[in-house]
Amino acid sequence: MFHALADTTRRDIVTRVLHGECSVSTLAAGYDMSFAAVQKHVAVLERAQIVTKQRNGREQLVRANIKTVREAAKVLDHFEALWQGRIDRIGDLLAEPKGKGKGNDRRKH
Amino acid sequence: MFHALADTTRRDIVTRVLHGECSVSTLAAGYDMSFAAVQKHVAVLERAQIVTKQRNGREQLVRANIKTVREAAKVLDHFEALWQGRIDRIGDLLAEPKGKGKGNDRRKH
DNA sequence: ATAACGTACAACCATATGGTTGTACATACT
DNA sequence: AGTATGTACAACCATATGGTTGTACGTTAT
Repeated sequence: MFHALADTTRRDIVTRVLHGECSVSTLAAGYDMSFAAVQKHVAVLERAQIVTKQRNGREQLVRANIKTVREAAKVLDHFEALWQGRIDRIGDLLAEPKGKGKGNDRRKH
Repeated sequence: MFHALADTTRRDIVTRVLHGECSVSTLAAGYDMSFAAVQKHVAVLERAQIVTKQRNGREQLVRANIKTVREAAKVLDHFEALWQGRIDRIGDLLAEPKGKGKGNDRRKH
C-alpha cells in the first residue's frame, strides 16, 4: 500500500483520478511512457485497492478509493501519536527537573 | 520517502525508534535477519531522512525524524483535500439538479 | 465489413531491492 | 595485551520492479 504510493507516476495517477474518474488511455496520454506501462501502474494501484476500474463500453474507467488512502494516513497518524508520546515523556522530565537521576531513558521498546 | 516506508521491516523500525532512540544492534536483535540487512534498512531510512544516526561510543544511535513523516502525511492530506473537492462538486450537482451547467466547471485549482 | 480505438497480456530486458556472507576496523571489557 | 562488541562496507545472489515491444480481442465508428 505504501509500496503502491512509493512511485511518483502512481502518486500522480492517484492525484488525477482524485479529481475525477478517468479512462486508462486518457491517463496514459499524460505520461511519457507506453500505454502498457501506465496500465501496469494502474494495476498496482488496483491491487492495493487505491483505485478501482469499471468498464464503460470499450473504456475502463479508473476511480479513486479514498478509503485506502485514509488507511495509509492512519499509519502516519499512529507514528505521530507515538512521537507525541515521546514528547510527553520528555515534557515529564522537564516537569521534574530534579528527576530520579540515572538519566537512563533508553528503553528497549 | 514513501518508498522508505514501503517496507514492513522499515515501518517497524520507525515504530521502535519513535518510542525512543535505539542502537542499530539493538534493533537488529529484534529481527530474524542479519545485522547487515537491518543496517541497510536503517540506511534507507536515513537517506530518506526519516531517521538520523548519532555516534555514542562504539554504538550508533538511531532516532526518528518525525518532520519527514509529517511530510508524507501532508501528501495524504493533499489527496484527502482533492477528494473533498470532488465531493463538493458532486454536492454542487445535487444542490442544483436543474442546472444544465456545462460551464459550471469551477475547480479549486 | 473494415478500420480505428481501448484494453489485456505475455515475453523480454536492465536495474533496483532485500537478503546473505565475509572482511575490516574502532571502541569497550578483562 | 587480547578478546568481544558494534559498526561499515563490499561482493554476491534471487527476485521484484519499471520499462519496452508485440500480439490478441472486444467495442465503436465509417
